[in-house]
Order: sequence, then C-alpha cells, then structure tokens
Amino acid sequence: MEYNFREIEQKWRESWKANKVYKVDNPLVSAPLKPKFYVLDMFPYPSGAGLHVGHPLGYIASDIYSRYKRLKGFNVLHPMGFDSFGLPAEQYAIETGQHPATTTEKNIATFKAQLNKIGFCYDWEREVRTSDASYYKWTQWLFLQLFNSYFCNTQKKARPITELIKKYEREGSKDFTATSWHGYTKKEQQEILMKRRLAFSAYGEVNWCEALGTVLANDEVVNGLSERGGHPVIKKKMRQWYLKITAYADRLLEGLERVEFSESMKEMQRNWIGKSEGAEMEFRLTPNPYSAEATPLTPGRGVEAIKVYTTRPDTIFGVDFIVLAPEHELVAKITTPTQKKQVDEYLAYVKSRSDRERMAEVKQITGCFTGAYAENPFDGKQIPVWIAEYVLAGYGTGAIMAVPCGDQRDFAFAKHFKIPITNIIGEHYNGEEANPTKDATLQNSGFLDGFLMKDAISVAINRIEELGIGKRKVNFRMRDAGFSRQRYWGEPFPIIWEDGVAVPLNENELPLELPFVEKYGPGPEGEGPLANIEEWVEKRRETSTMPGYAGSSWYFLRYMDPQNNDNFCDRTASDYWNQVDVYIGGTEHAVGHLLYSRMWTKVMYDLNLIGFDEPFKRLVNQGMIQGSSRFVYRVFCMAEDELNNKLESTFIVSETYVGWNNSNVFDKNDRLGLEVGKKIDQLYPGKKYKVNTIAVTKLHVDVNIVDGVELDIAAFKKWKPEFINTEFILEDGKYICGVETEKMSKSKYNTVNPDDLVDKFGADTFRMYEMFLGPVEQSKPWDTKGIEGVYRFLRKLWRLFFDEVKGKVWTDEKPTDAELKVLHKTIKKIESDTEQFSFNTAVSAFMISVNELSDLKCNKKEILEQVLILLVPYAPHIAEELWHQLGNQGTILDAAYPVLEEKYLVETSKEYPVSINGKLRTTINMDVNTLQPEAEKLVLENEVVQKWLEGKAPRKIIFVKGKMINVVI
RNA sequence: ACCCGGGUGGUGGAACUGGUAGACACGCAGGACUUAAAAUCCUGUUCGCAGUAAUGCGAGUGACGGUUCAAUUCCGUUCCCGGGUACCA
Repeated sequence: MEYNFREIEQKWRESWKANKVYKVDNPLVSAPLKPKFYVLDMFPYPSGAGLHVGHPLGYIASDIYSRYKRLKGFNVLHPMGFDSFGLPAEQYAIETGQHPATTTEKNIATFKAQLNKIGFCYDWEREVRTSDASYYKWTQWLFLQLFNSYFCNTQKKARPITELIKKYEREGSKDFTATSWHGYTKKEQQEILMKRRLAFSAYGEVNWCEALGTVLANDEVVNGLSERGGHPVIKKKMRQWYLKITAYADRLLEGLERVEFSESMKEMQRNWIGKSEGAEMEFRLTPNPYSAEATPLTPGRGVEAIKVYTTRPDTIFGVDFIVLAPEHELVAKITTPTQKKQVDEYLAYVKSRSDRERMAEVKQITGCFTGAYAENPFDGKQIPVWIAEYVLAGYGTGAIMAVPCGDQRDFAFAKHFKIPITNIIGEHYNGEEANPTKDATLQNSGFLDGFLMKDAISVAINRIEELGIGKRKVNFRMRDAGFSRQRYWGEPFPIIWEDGVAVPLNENELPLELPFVEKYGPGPEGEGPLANIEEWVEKRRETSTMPGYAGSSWYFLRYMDPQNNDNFCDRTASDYWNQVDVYIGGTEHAVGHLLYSRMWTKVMYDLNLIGFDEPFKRLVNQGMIQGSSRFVYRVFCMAEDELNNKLESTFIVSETYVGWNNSNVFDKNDRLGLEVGKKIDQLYPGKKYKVNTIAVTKLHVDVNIVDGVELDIAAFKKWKPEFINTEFILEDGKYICGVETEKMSKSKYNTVNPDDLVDKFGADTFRMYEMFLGPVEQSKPWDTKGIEGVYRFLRKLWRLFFDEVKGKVWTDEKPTDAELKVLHKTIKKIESDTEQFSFNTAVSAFMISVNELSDLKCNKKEILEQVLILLVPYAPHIAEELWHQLGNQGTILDAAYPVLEEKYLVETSKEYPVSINGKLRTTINMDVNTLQPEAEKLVLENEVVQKWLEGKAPRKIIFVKGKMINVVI
C-alpha cells in the first residue's frame, strides 16, 4: 500500500469538517473543564492575488502550536477571519466599477479554499469579517464608548464623559468656574468636552494625498510619499476624528514590561512613543544690547519670554543661541525692524519647501537671525534668537536652547553662522565636533561647576523650579492618531452633525450600515465618497469613514463570542479566554495595529468592559518569505553590412555571458560579441558586417517554469505568445537564469502558489517543508528545491507501517530498549522544540527518529502510535490516517500526549578515547553517572588522573579531540 | 547618523547555561536494484597536504586582538548584510 496523500488528505478534510472536530466551546467560567489557550494569527486582508507561499508560514506555525496545546490538554481557541475593509478593494472598485463587497466576498472565498487545503484547525464558525454589518456594528459601538469617555489625569484612566460633566457642573475646571460652565451655551460646552473625549474631532493638519483623494495616517506616509502608490502628500487643514492615544503613552510604555514581545519589537514601540524627560524653561527677552533700535517688546504685548524644551538642562551655561521653529507664533512679534526683511524672506523660503524636500535635505543648514535677544537666567548672558527649519513646531515648545559644544546640530549651525561657541566640558570638546557626552565634568557653569553632567541634570531642574522659570517636563514624540479617512470602504461613523455639534447615534440605531454607492470617487472638497449621497448628507451624517485599524483593534475579542448580537463580547467569554496567549504575525505592524489594539484594550479595561489591559501576552514575529526571481537576458543587436544595410537580430542569451550587474552595452570582441556575430552569420549568410549596437535587457521569467536556475525552454516558448519564436544561446545545452531576491509579487513572476505544491506533494509535506526552511522568525527567500526531502521522509514514515508487498507490518510486540530510547529522545526533543517555536529543528528531529526506527526495523505498534501523536501538529493528515489504521477511533487530537520517561534516555556507560601526552592511546568505558572508568589498568602520567584512580572521583572530565585535557576534582 | 538583528560548507540551516563545529535536508559524486526510467537503498561530500588504503597532519564559524585548559558561544576594535527610526532638542 502506497502513501496516497491525495486520497488521505481529502478524506480527513471532509471527515474533520463533518464531525466538527475543530469546534471550540466556551465553557462556563465557574466550571471550566480544561485550561484555556488562545493562539491567534494576525488576520489577513483578503487581497485579489490570493495566498502565496509566504502567507501560510505564520499560519502553519500557529496551527502546529494550537494542535500541540490541544494534545497537551488545553481548550484551544484558534480562529481565523478577515480584515476586509480597506483601500485596495476600493481602488479596484474605482478602476473596474465592481462593488467592494462583491470583490471582497469573492477574495475571501478564494482565501478560505486555499487555507482549507493546508489543513488548518480553525473553527470557521467563529470567523469574523470586519466589513460585515454584524461585526462593524460593534466597531461603531466601541467608537461611541471612546467618544463618550475622557482620560482622567488623576486616576490615569478612561472614565465616562458624564463624570467630567458632573465635575464641571460642580466645580468647573482650572480654566473656568462652575458658574461660567452653566453660563456657556450647549455648543460651547460641547466644544470644551470634545477636547477631552478619547475619540474627538478637531481641525488639524492632516496628510492629504491628492492622488488617492484621502487623508493618511503618519505611519502610512513614507518620506513625504504615500506608502501605497508613492504619491505626494501635503499638509491640509480639515475636520478630522482622532483617538487620544497620547493620553495612554505612559501606560503603553509601562505595559511593554509585562508582555513577551521581542526586544526589537518593544524597542520599535518605545521609539515610536518617543518618551523623553527634561525640562521646560523660560528665557526672558531683553532689548538688543548691541543696538539702539527700539525693542518690539513693549509692555503689555505679553511677549516676555521664550519657552524652550530641553533634555539637557545641565548644559544651561553652554547656551549660545536660541532657535525657534519658523512657524513659532513669537516669530512675528519679536523680529526687529532691521531683520524683518530677512526673516520674511526666510519664512517665504521655508513655506516654499515641501515636507519632502525638507526631509531629503536634512544636512542643509538654513536659518535667520530675528534681531531679538534673550537672557540666560543664570548668568545674564545675552543670547541671540534665531529661527531655523531644523527646529520642529510640533515637538516640545517649538523652541530650543542651542548648546553647540554638546549637540551636533547646534554645532553645525553655530559654525555655519559663525556664532561663538562656549565650551563647558573642557577637554571633552575639541572644537572640531560636538560631544554629546553626559560623563564630563562641567566647567564655566556657575553653580554647576564640578558636577558630572548626568548628576547636574536634576540639580539644574531643581534650581529652575525654585526660581519659578520652568519645570520638569516629559515629552512624547507620538501624536494622537488620525481616525477618519475620506473613503468609502470602511465603517461609517455613528455621528450626526447638528449645528456643528457631534451627536452620537443611539445604540439601538446601530449598525449604521454603509450605503450603496454608484461612484467611489472622492466627494466635494476632499470629503469622502459618502458625501456624494444626497440622503446621507441631508441627514447631516459624518461623511468620512473609519481607518483600517478600527476593526482590527478589537477583533481578537470578537472571536471569543462571535455571534453575540447583544454585546461586542460577553464578559463571561472574555473572562474565560482572556489574553491572547500567543499572537503571530509580521513585524510590519509593530507601531500601527499593535499600538492601537493595545490602546483600545486599555480603554475597554478602564471602562470595565474586559478584565485585562494588555491584549497579547506573547508575540511571535514570523519572517517574510521573499521571492527568488529568475531572469532571462534578451539581446538586441544591430549590425551594418558594407553597403550600409541594417542587419538586426534579437535572441536570448544565457547568464554565463551576461552578468545581470554588467552594463547594458557590450564590446563586439567579447564572448557575447562573438555569439552575436554567429547569429548574424546565420541570419545573413555570407555577408561582411560591422556590429554597431548590442543591448541587453533583463526580463523576469516565471519561477514556475525554471528548475533551480535552469530554464524550461519549451515552457518558456509557450508562456507568452511573443516568445514562441525566441532563439536561445545555450551553455552546455542548458539555459541558466539570473537570480535575485525581491519581494514576492505577481508582477515579478516570482510567486509560488501553495495550491500547486499541495497538489504535487500534499499538505503535510508542504506544512513540514515551510517549517523546515528555517526559523519562523527569519526572513528568507522561497526555494522549492528541498521539498523532496520532506516528501521522502513522509513516505519513509509510511513504510514503517506498510510494506508494498506485505501490507501492514506492525506488531503488538513489546518494544526493545533501543526502540524506547529513540521514542523518548524524540518526545523530549519535539516537546521542547515545539514549545520554543523551533519548528525547523523539530522537523529534523522527526527525520532522525524515523531514520533510526527504520534502521532498527521497528514495527512495534506501541512505539509507532506515540510517534504519530507527536507528529499530528506537523503533519495532521498522515498522522490521523495511520492512527486510525492502527485501529483507533475518534480523532488523534484527543489522544493522550506521550509522557517522557527519562529512564530510557540514560546511558549506562560510554566509550571514551583517551590519549595522554600524545603517547598512550586507548579507549575506556566509563559509567556515565559517576564517570568512573571500568577499565582496570591504565598507565597514566597525568597527576590528576592518578588521583582519580586512587579513588577521588572527578566532578568533570574534559575530553577534546580524544585527548583528556582536564579533570576537575 | 542612531537603535536593534545577523555574518558558520556548493545551498537552506544545526550546535543546550563555553566542552570533539558542520546535525538534518538539498545539491553533487560513486555504487546497488532495473532491459531502461521512475522509485528505493547504500557510500562519500568543510578546505588543504600526505598516503593505494584504513588513516594521519594542518587550517577553519566575516576580519583582527583579548579572557580561558577550552570560544561559533564571553569581552574589545573593525568590516559587511538585513530591519527600524530619522533634524524629536
């Protein structure tokens, strides 16, 4: 009986489905039968291209882990769904006129079919789709919870906005009294409240992308271009929704301490949040001491000091100038008449520069003196005030104190504008470049003289606070998250605008369904497509929709209770399933999705909707599978005969002649030139000619018609009609393609479809091979070569059970010690590898075990059965089949996981080669536990070994390359 | 520039808290079975030198140096590759 994977896999796919083997129940919290375990994949966006071999990498890993945990006795939740709102479907709709709902539906069907072929253990009854009204009803509901909450700065958590209203009514705030609160109009009150809401609306500069007709989040803009499509992005003022994620900055940082994310992942989040501690302090403006010119600082204008933010208050005596951002509001007020012209010119210049230019030309030093001076509060030194692009309006106070000897940017600026530099760190500053050290001892620094810089920081802040000119201050780089998109294919906001006031819908009006539209283009003035619908506008509904991360910020909760129509997720369900124990996905979501879902979780926790405040306990990042592209090199050559007639030829030449990194034009005397000559000779026999041009172009060729690097020429000719008459120049009868690693994509013809591999080798082979490629976390180019090895392994496993001639070969005999040893070695290795997500080494371990069992001609049912149980997570179909062949019922997933018995692993004695001083060479048998030699006589010179022979047992004996190096007694 | 990863045979990759580097697999070479092919099985495969051979000797984990009886592993310097951030004061 042969290993017929097609038959077996289909049989079990159907059986598992029919018997609902993967159905997961929510037991009562009061009486959970089994401990729970939650394994989650980042759900995919169902793109039109379908799955390629890169997608399932993480899914296979999570599937293995889920099955393993189930075998270990856990009630495992391992669901799958679709992040089905998003821009690509809408773009596609604009291009083709097909409704996003239709294409999305179709794409999901393709995805599911592909996923099912690989044999994942999802409970499809728990599937969620963010674009289903039954799902986004709750996204909208959660938005309303955010809208109706504020961040209480004393309790450091979200509270209902009603509590804030009560407080305002009772005692007002630091900006107004209770009486004046009652005096405000409803609209004024709402405007005040709006600023405190966790989901709030405000006018703000947004990243407006003309080409896409939409607003993008900061993390969707890369170098001033849209992440998708690379279109230019400009700043535009618009009314926008935001989430007050900045309020959670501290808790988001603190929470990182309690989760198992990779260090680099945590680091990325920390950088994004960008917490910096320092001080805000004021520099009083003074009349220009070097000019008789009247100061613009006339009393009563309220312009007396510039507030700067610094993380290095210890360098206060090294301040040589102050720099304001060009957009700073004080610029107009402090500029002196003599400098006005220059400043205006500079401001015009800054305005003319796009974000992109500004970012691209960071090195360029620009700036302008305002004519104003400020006074160092500690030594009264007069400090010129400049404006410069390198200071950003949006961070800190938009103004800095510049310390050229300690900050490279300030240093470059000072040098460029010839501003004298004060040295406060003595020999640590060499005049050539700034030294940002904190370990120098301060000099020329008044009351800070003699302090180590890092100690001086708090001393300086204390003094600043004492003098009342500033205070300790923490700043964050992170901004509030833009939450509206001028798009169609997203969740509509459950908001109506009444006279400029945002009024939420009632809960019973949810879901607010996304209306059908004919046109997907933007509405008037950059509004979303919904603004094109008369009825929608008449009802004064919000016309923008929510961004992609809205639905994905909480989907892990919906899986726990997916069909609930009365609640987003019943509390009993979320209490039971609790945190996601293992979350698997790519690093690309480090600062987007992961940060948002962590914030939402914290809000829900604060509002007592769920009982935990970090969604993901452990995060495993799967690497990206890149494509390995193949190229052919098309040569075009043109020659001329003696009568100046053109002779042309086009053909394809093997890479041996043309390195892909070579230039495109070749000398006619090189090897390629000779080949070209031969071609011309063939085409124009007997002519004398002169080669003019040889040009080579590189073409992507479908990796599926290339075996390794050798092109299947017949398949190539059939591939596209224009290639049918292609001529080749071959090397040893073969065409060798060029190779490059690129992102996997259809247009590069380097995608490999998992379906093809499953058809050819079976899902089990495919799963194991994906794992065998290398560590899950690692990115690597896909290479199908090698899958044969895994396939051979499974067939070899099969042959332990079935002989081609004899059929069943297993027996009920008692296993031998050698066989038990193999089994338990395998149990130990597989268990620890699986636990650590080291699936590649686990696959190797299976191969070793099967080889060993095969060498031992092991046919003991007892052994084989246990091996199968170890194997189910990796190769579920074949394991299930063979387990049933052994006469078992039900599903192997309910079998008892093999128990490791160390006693079978203990080696009693081992043979060690010994040579001392290069002379004596022998082998001795030693008891592994005591390391006592069994050999009776050994003539040894080594003193330590002598002692050992005298009866002192050594603790450790070290052999290197057969030589006894050291014996520790 | 800064912060994280990572450099190991022809290739993908192993190597536990320092202990015989190269597991496992691919590829390659040779052999067995076969009319032949496929499939399967066996042997070899880090490099260099010596030997008919078993084998022996030497070098070897990007480079240089250090600690150690012993370093892919720890420390320092440096080079290269990948990822993240980018005027954040």
